[in-house]
Formats: sequence, structure tokens, C-alpha cells
Amino acid sequence: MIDQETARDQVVSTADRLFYAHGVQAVGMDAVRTEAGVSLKRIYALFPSKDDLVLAVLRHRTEQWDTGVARALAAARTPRDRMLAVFDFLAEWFREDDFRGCAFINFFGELAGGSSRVAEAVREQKTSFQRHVADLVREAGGPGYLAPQLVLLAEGAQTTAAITGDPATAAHARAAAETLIGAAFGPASRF
Amino acid sequence: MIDQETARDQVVSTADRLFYAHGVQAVGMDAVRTEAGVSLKRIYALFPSKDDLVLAVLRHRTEQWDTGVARALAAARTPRDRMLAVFDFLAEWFREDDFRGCAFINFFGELAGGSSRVAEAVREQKTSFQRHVADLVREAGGPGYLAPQLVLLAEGAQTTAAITGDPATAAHARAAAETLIGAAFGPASRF
DNA sequence: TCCGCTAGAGAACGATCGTTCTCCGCGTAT
DNA sequence: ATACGCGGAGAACGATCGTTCTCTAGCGGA
Repeated sequence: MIDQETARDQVVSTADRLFYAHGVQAVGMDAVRTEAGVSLKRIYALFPSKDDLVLAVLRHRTEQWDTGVARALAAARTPRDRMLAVFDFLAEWFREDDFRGCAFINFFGELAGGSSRVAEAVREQKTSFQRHVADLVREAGGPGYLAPQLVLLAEGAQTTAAITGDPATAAHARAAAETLIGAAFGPASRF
Repeated sequence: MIDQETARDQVVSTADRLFYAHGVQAVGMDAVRTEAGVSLKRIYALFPSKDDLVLAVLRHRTEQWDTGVARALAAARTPRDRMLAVFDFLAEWFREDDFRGCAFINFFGELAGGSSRVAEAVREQKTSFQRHVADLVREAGGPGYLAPQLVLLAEGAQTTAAITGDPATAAHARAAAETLIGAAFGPASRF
């Protein structure tokens, strides 16, 4: 028998992989059990319903996202680079073989009409990201309207890259972000 | 008995409404039959499988999208306004009560892992839109890199507006697009 | 040694899905 | 008038889903 904590981790990461790859409703709990190697009884002891498992997956994704962004931020030197760091993270992500778009957006489209808890979790993650970008813009001394514009580019890049499969989408988004930042800080700062 | 053509239209528009509101897999064919008032036998005579019905809904959505964009384009006077027209269309759309994001993105996230035909249809619509924007940019005399950037803003606005429910997202996207256009046409054209 | 507890494997259950089939009523041609 | 055929209502079917239950093997303590 395996430790309770590792069992939980295995279930969540397996469900994450399967749900993300095939959609939530297309993956049965039996498939999660088989691939995770954890009995149904134990899965349901850890997560009272599939909905709870989906929420745990979303929390897992949030941690991964935050970690990835933090890593990209650590590599940035100037406040301007810190505003652009998220696009570097996207560029890495888009190149991964199993990239299939933003899980929050995918799950929202599939489940938000039926599960208000999923809808709420997705909304929280997106507003949290918006606050994060707003903080970066504020620290760089940029105007308030810049942050939502950068967020739009990041969101659009994720869906476009998912559908077209073109990793260069991240570079387009980054170039657009550089232009917006340059314009927001006045013509003088562009040099 | 109703005409074959009207029966088909009723089925498609009903399926469109239900699939878009609740997700494809959450809506059974029985629900489509009940709300459309067309018997299952007839539905399956018109569409051999649910997958075919989904594809018909996507074609229907494409027509609606093209019509809406064309209407916004007709109201634009200058080549610059024509590049921005899509954001005016988005602003209208986001204010509708039943707005729930881009159906193509939602369906893609839900079904692309299982139905390659749906994935292909979504890809076609997105590349068609990209070509359209590229044409508008070319007609306005803008540089080639501008079109994908404007597309990213439009895509990001759709998903962000869907999740946050804030119609002002369209205005943010439009403002960013104006900045990108201004920068792409050189500082002189900004006046 | 025997007992009680835990957990795994998977059968079982009720619901629901996509799809097909049966039955029946009605309009039409002869 | 009668036979025929089309289409509507919805029952039926097999599959699959989320969830629960049963059975059994293994293990620690008296």
C-alpha cells in the first residue's frame, strides 16, 4: 500500500494529464483508477465526487502555473523584462508536446454551464493572474490600463497556440506586448 | 409536418443554443428533439450522428460570425476603422445575455481530443479569420506582423470576457489594437 | 492462533447517453 | 373505400458513466 499523500498526488496528476488531454467528461473514473494505480474506493475517500477531483486538478494547475511564471520572473532583470516574462514562459509551454491550451479555459467551456464550483475556480485563477500582471505593471511604473491589455495578449496566445499548434504564437504576443509597453511608457522610453 | 429545410434550421439553431449554453456532451439528443420539436428519426435522417450535428452547428456559427463581422465592417469608413471593426462587433456580442465565449474555442477544448473532424473545423474557422484580418491590414497598408497581433487581442478578449463576464473587455482590446496600429504605421500616423 | 481492521479488485447499480426500432395515425392515389 | 407509405412519439437497446458494495487477502495485537 502506498502513502496517503503520494496516492493523492498520483490521482491528481493522473487526472490532470487525462482530463487535459481528452476533456473531463471523456475520461471515466475507471481510467483514472487504472492509470493512477489507486483503487476507486480510495479515490472516493480522497475526493467525494468527480467534481471535487476536477477542482483539485485546477488547484494543481494553478500551482504549476504560478511556479512556471515565478521561474520566468526570476530570470528577468529589469521591471520591463518582468512584465514580459510571462510571454517567455508561454513560449516554453507552447513547445511541449502535450500542450493543448489553457486547462482553465478548456474546463470552463466544458463544465461551467453545469458546475458553478468549476466556474468559480476558473474565475479566481484568471483574476489572480490579472492582479499579478497589474502588480508587475505598477512596479514598473506603467499606467493602469496596460495590465489588462497584456493579459489579453497572454490569453489570446494560449487559445491561438492551442488551435493552430504554432509555438511562434508566443513570439507574436511578446512583440505586441513590447509595442504596448513602449507606447505606454512614452516615446522616449522606447530607445 | 414541417418543411425539410425549416426542420433542419430548427434543429441546428436549437442544438447551437443548447450546446453553446451547456456544453456539447451535457446535452442529449433527446433534449435537442424536445426543444426543436423535430423527431429523433428526422434528426438522424438529417445528421447521421451527433458529431455531424456538431459540425453543422459550427458551420452555422461561422455564418453568424461572418455576418456580424461584415456588418461591423460596413459601418467602418477608413481602412484603419476597418481593422478595428471586429472589436466593435465583439463589444456588441459581449453584451448579450447568453454570451459564453467563443463556441469554437469551447468546442475545441471539449471535443478536439476525441473528434478530429471538430478539431479540423475549428482550425479552419480560426485560420479563415486570420486571413481575413491579414487582408484588412494589407488593404490598410500595414506591416505583415500586425495581423497576428490583432488576432491575439480578439481571441484573448473572447475568452477573458467569457470568464469574467465583463463587456468592457472589448474596449480594452480595442484600445490595445489602436496602440498597435498606431505604432505599426509609424509615429506620424498617430495624429 | 485467532480476531478485527484496512484496502484492493472489480462486480453491481441506477442513470443516462447515442442510436435504432416499433407502433400507430394520417394523407393520398386508385 | 381501401391499401400504402411517410413521419411522429417514444420505447428499446447496448454501452458507459459516476458511485457504491461485496468479497477477499493481508497484517498487527491479544
